[in-house]
Amino acid sequence: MAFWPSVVVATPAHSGVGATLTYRSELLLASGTLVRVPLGAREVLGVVWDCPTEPPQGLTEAQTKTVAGVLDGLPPLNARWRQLVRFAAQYYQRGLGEVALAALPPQLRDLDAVQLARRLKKQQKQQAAKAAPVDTTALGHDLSDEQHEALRALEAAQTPVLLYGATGSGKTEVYLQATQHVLQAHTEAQVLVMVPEINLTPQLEARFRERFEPLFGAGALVCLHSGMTPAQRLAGWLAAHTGQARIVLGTRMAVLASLPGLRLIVVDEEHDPSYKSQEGARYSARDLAVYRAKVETEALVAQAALLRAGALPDPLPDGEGVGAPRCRVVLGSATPSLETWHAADQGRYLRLSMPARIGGGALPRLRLVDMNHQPKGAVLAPPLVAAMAERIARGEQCMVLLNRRGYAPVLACHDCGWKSACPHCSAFRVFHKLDRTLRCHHCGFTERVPRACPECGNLDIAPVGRGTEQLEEHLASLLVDVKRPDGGPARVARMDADSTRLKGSLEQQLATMHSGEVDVLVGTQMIAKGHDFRRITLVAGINADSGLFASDYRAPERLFALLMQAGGRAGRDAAFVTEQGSASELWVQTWTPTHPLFAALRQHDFPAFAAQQLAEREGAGMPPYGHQALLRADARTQQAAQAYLNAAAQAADGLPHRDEITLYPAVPLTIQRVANVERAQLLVEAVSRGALQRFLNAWQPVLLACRSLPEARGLVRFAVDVDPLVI
DNA sequence: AGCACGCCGACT
DNA sequence: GTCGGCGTGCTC
Repeated sequence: MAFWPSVVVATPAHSGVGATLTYRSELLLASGTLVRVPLGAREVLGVVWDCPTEPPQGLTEAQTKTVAGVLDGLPPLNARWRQLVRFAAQYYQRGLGEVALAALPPQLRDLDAVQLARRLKKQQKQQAAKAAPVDTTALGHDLSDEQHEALRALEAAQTPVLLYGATGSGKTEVYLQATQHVLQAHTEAQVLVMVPEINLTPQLEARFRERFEPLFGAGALVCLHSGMTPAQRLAGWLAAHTGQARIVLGTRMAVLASLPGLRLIVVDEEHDPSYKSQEGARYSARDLAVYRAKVETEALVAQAALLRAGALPDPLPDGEGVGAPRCRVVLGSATPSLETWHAADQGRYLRLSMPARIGGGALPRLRLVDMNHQPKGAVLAPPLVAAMAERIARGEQCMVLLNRRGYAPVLACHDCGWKSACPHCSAFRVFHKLDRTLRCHHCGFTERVPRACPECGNLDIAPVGRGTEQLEEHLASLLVDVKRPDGGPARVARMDADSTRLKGSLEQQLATMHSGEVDVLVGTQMIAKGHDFRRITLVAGINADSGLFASDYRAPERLFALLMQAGGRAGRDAAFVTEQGSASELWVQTWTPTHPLFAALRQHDFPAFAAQQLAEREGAGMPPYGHQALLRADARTQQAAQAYLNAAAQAADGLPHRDEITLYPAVPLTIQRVANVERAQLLVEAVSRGALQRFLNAWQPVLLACRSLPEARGLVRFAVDVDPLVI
């Protein structure tokens, strides 16, 4: 007897290969089985999607090749995982195989069945050594009434939960206890915890390890993010897939990990844009988490129903007894995304509020500086500098935020007007003074700073504007006469992607901050996120509102979240603040002090801000009221990119649901050319998500066909971005 | 995405 | 005369 398994392989949607490829096999292969199959001249990893006994129609037997190997040491990827992948591929308009294979650790592609078996055996042995639960006494830290109520409500919730809690309100402790309850209630349960950035994993990992290693052993927690080595990622993925790992902590990629026992998903800082992937399949890990919890819950409910009907031979290994089992999903944030907030307004999500800070620290007072009334050309308003000096003299720390790396965003010649443009991009190269380079932040092109103007030879070339490097230098000079309580000079440090590039340097910089060695920390938004500095009592945002002038309609939302998060760094330790006798402050330098955002920020009133923003969005038919997608084209010329988009728009006429959507004209991206590739895009708008989806599905074959149009000659690639964050 | 096939410039 | 540039097209 022969079988004709349909297999998905890593071919992108724009390659034109159908969703699955049909092979031949002598064995019945369960759906979800990992296989190695011939593809063209090579042999690749694939996932069995289906395994019919009938040969496929429209394909002769000679056209089908035989499955080359079966990775039978591994349990097949289960139906819920496959459903998640199917949904993600279809919703985000990508190939099934592309999404499926991207969800597997890259190293799995290089292993055959024998190597995999060896690997698994080794891991089993290690696991046995780590297992041995040491301490089974509960480590239940005391919860505040607020935390206790949130925990109780989230465990009773029948919908996704929005945990809306101020920074420092103790959301993490709620996650920890929810995790503990789930893991102790079911011996096979697993919990997925997601954070937006790799930088934030170490501290959360430490808290989870400290809590759960004594209960479940050292192998019970694994991390999954792109900063790990290929071997570590494979090991982590295997542990999750086999159920050895009870807790998976990771970035957005972790949402696609195989987790057969998944019972709880935590999405921390759910508003963070990093959850939206910006290359490959552009999925939102937060939205997929919500979908995934729904799929898992449906499966658990169905299983429970079968059990009650006596249709299952064995009872569940253990369980909650009465009530429908669920896989819960918790979205946590102090400044939720407007999509999530709106869903809670509508009752689709359950909103749980935790307004109070643990330890009683008050939220910082807002000090708005109107830059229109400051000395011309001042980078830092004099009152802000004075306030910082005062804090330093009292032994308190300050944090200054500037969202621009390097010394200056542009280097310019005052004589001939030359500017440090990147030869490969339509952007300026940034002047980095420390290593005397001009660096393009878009394509990476780097050169040494020229001694003289490359155009006219003038020696008078000067930086224009300022970045963190310059701000650090500037602050050090402004504070040169300021003394700390111990009599030492004030110390300024800088933390950004440049200063933390080397391994271990992030930890080292955090340590100098914690030890109080540093008085003022200058940095990009990296310093605003998550890190818990006890002695900071003043946070300042410099030039923070520059984004508000851009056309990006999400700019206010992002700025509010950033400032709120940054402000949350201040005054976390009430005892410290009280002892110092001063309240913590959030200083914001702005050119538009009358923006309604600041009025809400002053009151720490996110609900008011959200209501105001949502009203604006509703009036304009913007998300979450309207739905959007982008068709993006990369080409060798801007003309070709736009011609492709316009042809695709033309060819959409007459497609089903065409009348339910609006297609806008093709426009170049803000940064039109990156690494010598011209970029353009076209906005698709729809009143309903369903209409948008149906239209995009109908459009997909048209997009493929338009590639070979003569006017699209020079097209490098196209991609659809569903629910884009930046338009 | 890979990888092959296929037709035009500078090398042993 | 070949090695190799990357444009075009296919992968069950």
